[in-house]
Amino acid sequence: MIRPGRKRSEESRQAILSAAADLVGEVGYAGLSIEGIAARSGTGKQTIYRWWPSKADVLLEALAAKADLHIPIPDEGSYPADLRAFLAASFALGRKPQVIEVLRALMAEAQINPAFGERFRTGFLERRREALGVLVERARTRGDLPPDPRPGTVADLVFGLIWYRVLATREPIDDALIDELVSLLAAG
Amino acid sequence: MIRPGRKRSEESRQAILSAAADLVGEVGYAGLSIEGIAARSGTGKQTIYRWWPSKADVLLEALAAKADLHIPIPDEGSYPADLRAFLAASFALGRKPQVIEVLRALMAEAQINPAFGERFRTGFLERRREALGVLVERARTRGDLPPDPRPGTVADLVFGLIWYRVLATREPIDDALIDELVSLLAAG
Amino acid sequence: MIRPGRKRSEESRQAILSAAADLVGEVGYAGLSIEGIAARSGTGKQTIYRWWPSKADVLLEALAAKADLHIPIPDEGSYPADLRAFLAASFALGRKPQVIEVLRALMAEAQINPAFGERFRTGFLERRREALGVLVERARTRGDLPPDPRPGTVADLVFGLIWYRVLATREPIDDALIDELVSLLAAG
Amino acid sequence: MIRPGRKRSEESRQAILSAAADLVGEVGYAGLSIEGIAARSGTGKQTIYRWWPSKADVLLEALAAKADLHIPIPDEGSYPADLRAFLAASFALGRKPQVIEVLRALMAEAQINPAFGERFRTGFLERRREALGVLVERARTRGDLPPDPRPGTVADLVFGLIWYRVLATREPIDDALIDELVSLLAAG
DNA sequence: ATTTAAGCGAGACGGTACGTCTCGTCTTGAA
DNA sequence: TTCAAGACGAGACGTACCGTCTCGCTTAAAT
Repeated sequence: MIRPGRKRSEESRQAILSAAADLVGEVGYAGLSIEGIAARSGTGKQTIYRWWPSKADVLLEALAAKADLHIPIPDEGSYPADLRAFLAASFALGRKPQVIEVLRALMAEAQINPAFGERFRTGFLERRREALGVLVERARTRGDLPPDPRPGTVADLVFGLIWYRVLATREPIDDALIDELVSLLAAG
Repeated sequence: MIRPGRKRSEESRQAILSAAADLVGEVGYAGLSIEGIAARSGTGKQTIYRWWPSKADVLLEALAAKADLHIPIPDEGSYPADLRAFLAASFALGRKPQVIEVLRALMAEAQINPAFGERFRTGFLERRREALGVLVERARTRGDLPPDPRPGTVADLVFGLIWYRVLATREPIDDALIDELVSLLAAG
Repeated sequence: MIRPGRKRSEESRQAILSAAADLVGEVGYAGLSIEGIAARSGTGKQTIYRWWPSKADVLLEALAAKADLHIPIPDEGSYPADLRAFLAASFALGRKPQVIEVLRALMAEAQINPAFGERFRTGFLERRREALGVLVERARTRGDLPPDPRPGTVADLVFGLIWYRVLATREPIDDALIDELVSLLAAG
Repeated sequence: MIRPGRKRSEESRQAILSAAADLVGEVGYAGLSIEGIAARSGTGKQTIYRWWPSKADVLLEALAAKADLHIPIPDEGSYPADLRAFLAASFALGRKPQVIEVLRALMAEAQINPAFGERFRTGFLERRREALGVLVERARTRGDLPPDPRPGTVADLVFGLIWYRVLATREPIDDALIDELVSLLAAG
């Protein structure tokens, strides 16, 4: 079952992704354009449109290629320890300025462009919720889980806090917050 | 010291605000344009540019004119009761579909357009934080406040939860969440 | 009955026409583009699209502005003399290389673009036929007209010869042809 | 000295020619594209580019394949009779709407694309001139030729008339024109 | 039989121009 | 001075084709 025709150029794909990453750093998300990415990467606009639906999708893939977006699912033996490790890893990601700058823009685009919103939600946001869900589920079977906030609420509080810091207050996320969150959510 | 010349037309101002509100409902924020607002409202583009810096600012004023964005600072006698009342009022706002649709767009624009971001933060987001701050301060003087989450963290958790629901999961905010939050944040 | 709003910029109009005339000489009709005209003239593309339906229409107006496309209707006293004067003037036009180069392109465009074809026919070709028609009609009232070729056929032969030389053989039109045509068409 | 390798596919050639002929009827010459011909004919673009330099060349060959472009060189015994027969055959060709539609486009392309212009002139236009030249030459040796219009002028007048009708007035060529032309050109 | 060299359908590629849209500014004449 | 109207320079949009370049295959002559 092989498709005929010339193969997709991996070289162009890389050129486009790194041009997008470079440009968003130079001109910002509002100043980023498909035309600009094509010019900087030495490719044609059609090549971009053929493989990505919007500049946000290019950027999301560029982010995945550049930053390590791997979601850790630690097993430290206890729910508080697991939660602490998960939070530390998540907060660390949010401390790379180029990364959060792009995440900000993608979350914004997700509000404005419904189709990208759907992709961003299922391909990025929900994966992180699920990772946290694994920790909570493990704690539940271990009998380690406090009854109080429902599992879904735990995720809402954790990710809500992170995103609110990123989007609204724009303050860096300090480590003292981890302690507060862990004692709030994991302490019976 | 009255300057000569024609006065600002209140009629045009109203026409622009309601045209903006109508259009954003019809074509969405991405499809909204200054040109479209001018055409719909029967005004000139210059009249809009003279009084508002961007379409987001028009929309923010239109929202303030339409929805009651008043922030209640209840005094119910105890911190848990105050918090519950504040949360109930805040969540109620988030249940009006047209309102959250616009708030979503404004929060998005705030990420992309730094100048509007500054205005949105100081003129909208921080006012709500301050209102919550009043409740917390009152509880502190009353000796009603649990020591655990710092006041700033309380605000981050409350508003983080609301905005995360609005922006990321897009799920309506159910009342059971209020109980969870109150018992989590106000219960010693 | 005056229209509101800014007036059309005569400066831009002139810049566009002369940019078009210059460019067609440099890159040929096939290489001419609206985008190129806009860039060369220092105007926006929309300004061109606002006033002309196609690059051919710009060129037609540029030609009219540059070359003297005035059609002489001589009165030399006799049909042969009138005809000779008309032919001399028409042939003279066809000897300016830049002019015939553009006319060639416009006649070509008229075949390919039906809407421009209609404009070119009524605004250019038929006016010349009518001018010749005046001579013939005058000869008829004077009793000077040979019965043989119908008036319409005279025009077809005269303009057919000119255009065929321009489009097909691309040979310059020599003066000896005038004598042949006059003796053929005016000699009883 | 036969080269190895696969032979040119006659099937593809036919498919391309008839796709071109069909498409030009459906979308017009301006809407015709190599890409469209390839898609309609079920061939690859490269196959077209391998054998024809431009869409006009495809169309010229398609026309030759479909319409009988044979040029008659009648021998009716006298110059007037020969001329009449030649004109009748030539005018007949111009009465097939699909044929003249394509000829119009090819003549247009010949103005815009110099390389095709050269091919069209030597491969199409001049052949017709030469056929008429044979008649004139025969008349000259027979002593049948009026001295008045030079042989070249005769061709210019005949073909000029036909092409002018096709390109400029777009009126059908009626039979009365044949009588006028014959009496004009062949009558001493 | 194997090698070599086209030709083939398919389709990705770097480009270029299209015609449209909206931006934010400027100009006009009336209010 | 503001207003409605609307032209202006600018520039990105997403699309359509251009002509070229793989790609795996088929076909056929030469080895």
